[in-house]
Amino acid sequence: MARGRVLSQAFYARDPATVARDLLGRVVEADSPDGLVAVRLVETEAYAGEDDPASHAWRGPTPRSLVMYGPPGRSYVYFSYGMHWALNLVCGERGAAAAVLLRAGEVVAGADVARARRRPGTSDARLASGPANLAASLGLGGTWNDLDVTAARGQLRLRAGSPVGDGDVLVGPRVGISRAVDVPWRFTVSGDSRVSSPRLRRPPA
DNA sequence: ATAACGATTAGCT
DNA sequence: GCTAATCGTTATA
Repeated sequence: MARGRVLSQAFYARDPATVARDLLGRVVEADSPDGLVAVRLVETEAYAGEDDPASHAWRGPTPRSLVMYGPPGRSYVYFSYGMHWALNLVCGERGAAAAVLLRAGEVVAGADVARARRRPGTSDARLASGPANLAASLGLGGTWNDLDVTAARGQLRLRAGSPVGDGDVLVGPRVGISRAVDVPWRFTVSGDSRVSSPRLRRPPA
């Protein structure tokens, strides 16, 4: 399967909602000793910087959020609820502290490796459905934070894949947060079984 | 105290 | 198949 070339830094240096929208259909690849896993993205979520009460950058730079203040095109991996890892991509201009959370996707390579990282009996459709499931399938952990995802030979990278047309994109409110819930910054590929909540609509033309 | 969550369970369609 | 409710577990502020 042709997954295309690695996305450049310019791809990420745009506002987070634009990047989140444009990431649908793209492919994230992670290299680990036990194998490569690639996931085609079907659900993403944008986080603005210090203006966004739902962002980890809301109260300014902290040891955890510092990565988001760096250049776009790097990974922001954080640990949540005592057990989960989640993967974001830093975007916007340097210092904007914006990011896109990768929420769900379809495993398109290394399904056996991904399956071995999940609970026995997990269906293929659920392998990378949900931010922590996606991160688990890719084998991510704390050491994957602050990596350059624009490096063709990097451990973690994004490939061009097949961009999704506007007719196949739905937008809706973000989920799993308690503040600024109503901002429509969650993007999904319409009709994809890996997306759960139906509270989505067509983006305004 | 709270959290950008997922697994499980219970109950319904 | 679906939704709602509950809980586990620890970094962060």
